[in-house]
Amino acid sequence: MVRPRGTTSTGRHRIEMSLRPDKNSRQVTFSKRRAGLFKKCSELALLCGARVAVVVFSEAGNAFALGSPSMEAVLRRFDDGNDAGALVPAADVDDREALEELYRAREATAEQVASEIKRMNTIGDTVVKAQMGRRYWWEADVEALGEAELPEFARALDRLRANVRRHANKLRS
Amino acid sequence: MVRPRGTTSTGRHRIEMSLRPDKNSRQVTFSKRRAGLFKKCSELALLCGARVAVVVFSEAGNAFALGSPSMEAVLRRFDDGNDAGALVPAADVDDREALEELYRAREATAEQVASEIKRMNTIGDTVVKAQMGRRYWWEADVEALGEAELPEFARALDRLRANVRRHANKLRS
DNA sequence: TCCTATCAATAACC
DNA sequence: GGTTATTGATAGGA
Repeated sequence: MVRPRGTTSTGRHRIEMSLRPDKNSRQVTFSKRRAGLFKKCSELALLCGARVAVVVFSEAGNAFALGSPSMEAVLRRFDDGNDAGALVPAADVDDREALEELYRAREATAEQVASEIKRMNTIGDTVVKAQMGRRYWWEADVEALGEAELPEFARALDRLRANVRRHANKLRS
Repeated sequence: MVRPRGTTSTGRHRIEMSLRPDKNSRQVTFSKRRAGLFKKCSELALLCGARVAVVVFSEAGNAFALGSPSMEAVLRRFDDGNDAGALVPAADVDDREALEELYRAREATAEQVASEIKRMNTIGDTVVKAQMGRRYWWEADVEALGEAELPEFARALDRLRANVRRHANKLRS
């Protein structure tokens, strides 16, 4: 096995990956890691009954978002379109066995769900795609959050809301 | 190896884990998975130059939050308190080698950073700890997001802001 | 909490 | 976008 200088003995999420990854491989890494992260979120939500929301901005400024109930929505939609009776409605999220049933169903038809997920991600894209000047709501305030705590957090959300609304209007006009 | 009924042949994040995990093991699982998720977020941010924000609510309603710039803040604070000259300031996030240096430094002193992270998580806790009635902002709207798209997203953010502000006031009074 | 066996996430390559 | 080698994430148990 040939091993270029500056790489570790193997692949995977090792911190010291290539010392000078070109832009391309960095994008590939980002895409794969983001996919992995979203999967982890889904797992956490489904297996542990947790609520998860994530927002990720790539270096280029593209945005991707995922929320845990949205995944349930995807499952429900899939169930309705295929075999509505066989599977427990996603609303009953307290039953472990039901969740597992749903997850298996989803796994079995990952392809069918993929387009839904992609569509949802696209929504996140749309929010920022037109670039807000490369400064996003959490870019300056998370450190301050430690000192100002809740008021600052509320202000950050104000900024996010304003940005989203501005873009919503821009896109509609 | 003994394998109880209803479990897979192994551990790890297999989807079909125990069919009836008791409350305790479920909490353990949640904690472990959340830790793993946050680590993944840090890696995505550090390795790919991405911005990441996550919020996780456990089934019990406890909240945990992490933002990628906050991690840089932690690193910067650590750097200042230890060997300010040796490490590149966290602000220069574009230099891959600098990031790696920072990450290694952080790994070497994970304990020191842990308390900072814990403090930041506590902020997330505070936001919801007093319970908003167990219904959170993304609980109902993410599915609608697919149809209403941006306007609905903006409305969801409004609700979140209102909740946060309400609790900020409640906690301050 | 720590340990360990097992498998899944993923860096490199195609 | 698919394959593969390697290790990191983690379910279960002490």
